[in-house]
Amino acid sequence: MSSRTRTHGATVKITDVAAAAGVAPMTVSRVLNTPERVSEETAARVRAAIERLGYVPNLIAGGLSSRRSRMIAAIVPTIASPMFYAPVQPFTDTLAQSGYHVMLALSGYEEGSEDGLIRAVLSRRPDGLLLTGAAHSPAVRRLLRDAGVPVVEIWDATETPTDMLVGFDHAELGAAVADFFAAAGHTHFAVLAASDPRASARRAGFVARLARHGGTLVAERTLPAPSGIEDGRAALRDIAPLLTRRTALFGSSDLVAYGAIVEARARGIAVPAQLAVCGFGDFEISRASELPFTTVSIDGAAMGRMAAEHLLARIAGRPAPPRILMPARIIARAST
Amino acid sequence: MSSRTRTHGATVKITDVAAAAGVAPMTVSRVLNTPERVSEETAARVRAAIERLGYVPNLIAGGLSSRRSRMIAAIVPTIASPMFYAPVQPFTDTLAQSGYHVMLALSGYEEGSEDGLIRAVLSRRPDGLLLTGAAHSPAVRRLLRDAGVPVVEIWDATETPTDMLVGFDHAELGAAVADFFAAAGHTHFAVLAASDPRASARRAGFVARLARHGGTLVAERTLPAPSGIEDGRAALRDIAPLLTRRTALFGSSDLVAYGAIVEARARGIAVPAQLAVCGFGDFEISRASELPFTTVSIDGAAMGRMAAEHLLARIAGRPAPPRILMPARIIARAST
DNA sequence: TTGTAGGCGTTATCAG
DNA sequence: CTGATAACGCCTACAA
Repeated sequence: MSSRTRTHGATVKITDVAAAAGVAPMTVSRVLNTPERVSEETAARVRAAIERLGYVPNLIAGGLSSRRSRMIAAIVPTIASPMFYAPVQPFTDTLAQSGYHVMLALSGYEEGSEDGLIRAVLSRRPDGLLLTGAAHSPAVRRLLRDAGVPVVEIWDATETPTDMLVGFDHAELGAAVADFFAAAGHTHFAVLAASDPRASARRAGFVARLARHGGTLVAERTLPAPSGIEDGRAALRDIAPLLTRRTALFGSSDLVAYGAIVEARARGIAVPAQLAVCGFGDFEISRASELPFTTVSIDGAAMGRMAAEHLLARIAGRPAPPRILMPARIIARAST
Repeated sequence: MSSRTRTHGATVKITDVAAAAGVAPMTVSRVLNTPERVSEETAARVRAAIERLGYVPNLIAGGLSSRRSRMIAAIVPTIASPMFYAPVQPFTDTLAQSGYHVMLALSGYEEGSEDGLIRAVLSRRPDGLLLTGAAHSPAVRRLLRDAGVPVVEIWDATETPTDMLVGFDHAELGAAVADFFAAAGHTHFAVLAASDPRASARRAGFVARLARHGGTLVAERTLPAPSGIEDGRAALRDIAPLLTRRTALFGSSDLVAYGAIVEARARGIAVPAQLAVCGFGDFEISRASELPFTTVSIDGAAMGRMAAEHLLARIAGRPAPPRILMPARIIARAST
């Protein structure tokens, strides 16, 4: 209706609103950011002007002036896996409630690219940072420290977080799976793990604990990261000849485990009679597929929520715990 | 503790680098943005200073000054589905190659929240916008037009895109599935569709075309959005009593289709002998599950890439096609 | 090829 | 409760 004034690309700014409402720009700013410090009367007049002119505040200018971007950056390897997208939504929602936007950056799994990505991200001056994993180059750690931004690392559980951490111990978790299998009387084992650091840690913990139990490692394969159903199928096809005795297999994700199960059954290898399988992640497929299978459940959503809360606390100057370990538990289903 | 020091002058800025390198700030800016306009000699000196001081440019300040944020916003209902995350990675990668960052905003499926979300996003002054779907309120369309930002809509195929569009016709696609089933001799049909606009359009197209073929619609169910494997299983449980004759079922996503297949087989309903199933999306599970199933394949990655390219073209002032329809094809597998 | 002047739109700060 | 002024850090435009 009243858009004729805007056909020249002239965007409405705070001074336009101020003029229209008969107040100073600063008052408009207050109506937007600290309405409790403005009389209801003036605020109403200003809001009417904002509405009438279709004013959209410029957060770039505001950010430059206030030195707060009201933005949090999250660096995640990929969103093409429930593992990583599970924390994102709660993280985003929690921050949105406090007026923060989330900028999601996908890092992939390649080494060495992290430095450039973090630099790029920091150039937008985020008020906080979420990182996936806790293994960073000294250069990155220095960059982060110099920036003085609150940082929360998720998924991993190093002893020396950069700042804050919400994760769990993957090696210990792998060991727990080995214990679980051993307690069920298994003596022969196999493991299929993606090549990313966390899957590798789970595998290492699994293998190390097997040794203690005197178990035999029949097969061990490294899969691409991120790995999917077909990687699991292919790997099982590969190791099938080695499965001459009853074997317990640990897959680095539920997709891998599902692929292994599908391929095993297709080849007449009975699950769990000849091959017991445990996955990781408690994705929907682990409970809803034809053969619901055993997996390790971790609460990704809670991890995302806590990460957001800790960042908000730190931003507000409130104390936040430096290191939180999340529980993980094995959910036994029909595959073991 | 050190989170305050950043804003107390501890940050290295362009003037610090300039002083250290013995040049004017503008020269530093040029080294960063248009290196071809600086002599190699000075550039080297400046780069050394940047390195030494650990300078990270402030894109907030740069954006305010240049009126270009070098940022593109993408609004997506959810990333918890291959449907929506498939285009995101290529979109992000393509833009990254031209120096643009992507800000991902999750809108959910609720009506009416779009207005506020787009307002929030526009307040960061993105240089371009990706929207999922093409049905927007008049208020939103006005907001977008006033902002003067290049916009690309994906997934949908309205006749009147806001600006540019890369999508396909869901109703037509549903009709094609009906044709496919009819050509195979089917006379009785069922459809399970999520409640989102695109799934609804596919269903409507499917149902309308059935009528033309004189087919009988045995069952029709609306599922939550986004719907998963368990929704498909539950829906099939619900309609199982109605499947007294051979029926052809269309699911609004491969997860729904997979759930239907799993539940059908669990109940002794043979697939495809008694129940033929077609899904949508060509997710990995459609080809890697125990019974590879028929689905509709659409190239989500290509959609993301094209969306990015068109935005880049528009930003650069080059022409870009207003409306591109992507091909979709039915991939027949063992479920039909 | 390099430098200077001025402003981008908003908010912190201090006054009234 | 409201206003005036001066940054915020960088880049456009022009000049040398």
